[in-house]
Amino acid sequence: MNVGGQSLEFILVKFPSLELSESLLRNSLKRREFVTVAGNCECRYTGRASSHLGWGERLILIKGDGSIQVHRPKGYEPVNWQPPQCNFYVHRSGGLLFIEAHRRRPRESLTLNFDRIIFYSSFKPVDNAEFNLYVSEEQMRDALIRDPSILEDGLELVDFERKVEPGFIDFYGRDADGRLVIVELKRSQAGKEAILQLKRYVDAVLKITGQNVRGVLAAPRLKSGAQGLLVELGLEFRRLTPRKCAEVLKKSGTRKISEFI
Amino acid sequence: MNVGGQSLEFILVKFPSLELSESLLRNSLKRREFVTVAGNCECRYTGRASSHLGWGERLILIKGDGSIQVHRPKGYEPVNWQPPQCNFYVHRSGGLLFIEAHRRRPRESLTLNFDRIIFYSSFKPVDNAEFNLYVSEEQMRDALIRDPSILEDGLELVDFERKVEPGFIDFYGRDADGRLVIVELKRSQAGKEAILQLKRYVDAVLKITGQNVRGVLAAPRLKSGAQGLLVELGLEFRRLTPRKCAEVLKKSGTRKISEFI
DNA sequence: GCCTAGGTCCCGTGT
DNA sequence: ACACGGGGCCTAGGC
Repeated sequence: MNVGGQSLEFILVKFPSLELSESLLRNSLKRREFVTVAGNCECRYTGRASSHLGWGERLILIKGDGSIQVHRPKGYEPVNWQPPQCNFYVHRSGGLLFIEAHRRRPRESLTLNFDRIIFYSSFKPVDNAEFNLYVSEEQMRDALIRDPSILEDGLELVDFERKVEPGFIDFYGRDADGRLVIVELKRSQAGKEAILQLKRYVDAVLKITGQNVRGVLAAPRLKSGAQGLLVELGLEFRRLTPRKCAEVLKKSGTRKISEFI
Repeated sequence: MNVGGQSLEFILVKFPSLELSESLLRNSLKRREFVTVAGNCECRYTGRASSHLGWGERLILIKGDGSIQVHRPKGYEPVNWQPPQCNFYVHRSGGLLFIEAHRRRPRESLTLNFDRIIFYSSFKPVDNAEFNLYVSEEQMRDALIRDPSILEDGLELVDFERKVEPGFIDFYGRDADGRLVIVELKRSQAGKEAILQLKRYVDAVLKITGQNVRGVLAAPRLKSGAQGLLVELGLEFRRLTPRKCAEVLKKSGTRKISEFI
């Protein structure tokens, strides 16, 4: 595609026969095109689990990376799918068109059989654009590293992504009074999971260093009901928003962010 | 659709102008049809996070339930999306076609602008089929309820989905020696999260009852490395497979299962 | 409305 | 290869 409006290996067919659909599919799969098929079908999946979906009209996407998804008329998520790197097999039998998508590791397969195709489309989209997402938890950590004072005056970085037994500590620092501070970051509101995660880190560091350790949960806000557990476990909460972090990143010279805040 | 091969409000257009695309879209959105659009576009999202995706050729699905997804040529997951119940706004400006999808709670919006449409399709799929999935964790719980002995001789049900402070206990029972048993089920291999989840329940029940409580993790297998934590926390592992559970369900009269094992 | 937990989660990253 | 944690996770079920 992308040839000034001129069709380049772009196929669009209304009500193709199963025979035609079969040959179009074989061709598109070989060329690793982006295939869109609407049709009346039945779906069976077996692998990590098993499923069956009776006859109905759906839209199927097959991408050049070997992923497939079956979309019903409602619902954000596909009803059946396979992640990239599947092997596809197409054949006709008993007046039906079969599409099979097989995967190893885990070993599983998805089989669709069609009795009617509503439309068939295939093309090779040209898409080399960069995708940027703001602000991830990782970027919040970067902001905190660049300016720990956004969390608390006098806070200083000692280390980040420090490995202790239960996992990785987002931010490991020292406060104005010289006490160790462990910070657990959450991009959105923090719940019990985050609190317990922080507690594990605090316990682990206490065990290793023997020193007094502060555990600080930094997030836009606490989920209601989490406050109790936090206090009970002797931990602290500090409000930290993605927006604030974005400002820090912008100020400290990271471009790209600027257009989005 | 579904009228013996006859087109009923089914539209398929190759290279529609932006003007035509706009009017087709307005119509389809009003009728809550399933829309498939391929075109060259730029995408901006803002809400729980923010993102920008430069120009490129993609496939967009808009469903009658108000969900939208933008698919790049690779990757199982859409690069941008909105879940069901969005409000859509379509307009043309500066030689571009804009599609906006807005959501409240959380407040967020996705905006696509196109400079070229490769194809446009809309139809109203007829799909009333039942979807059945085997074997879910819930079904494994049902099997364990019907025959607790599959986990351990003498085990008896006391309650299930019992609410304690941290959450819901899958299976709450009593062993041959009269001790309380808390079972955490996993349909696939269990890792640290499952162990910690179980530990929370055990602690909570211990606190409430003051009795000796056994914590049992039931899953097809443990992830390597999880064994240590399990032992450390004084918990037990029992192998339980979906297959075994399916057999119990089949024996105890649940149909449908039979075709999938 | 919030919270909790499951999912054929997917996916990136590290060991 | 496998384990671990994040995700704009989405979705279902309880309260």
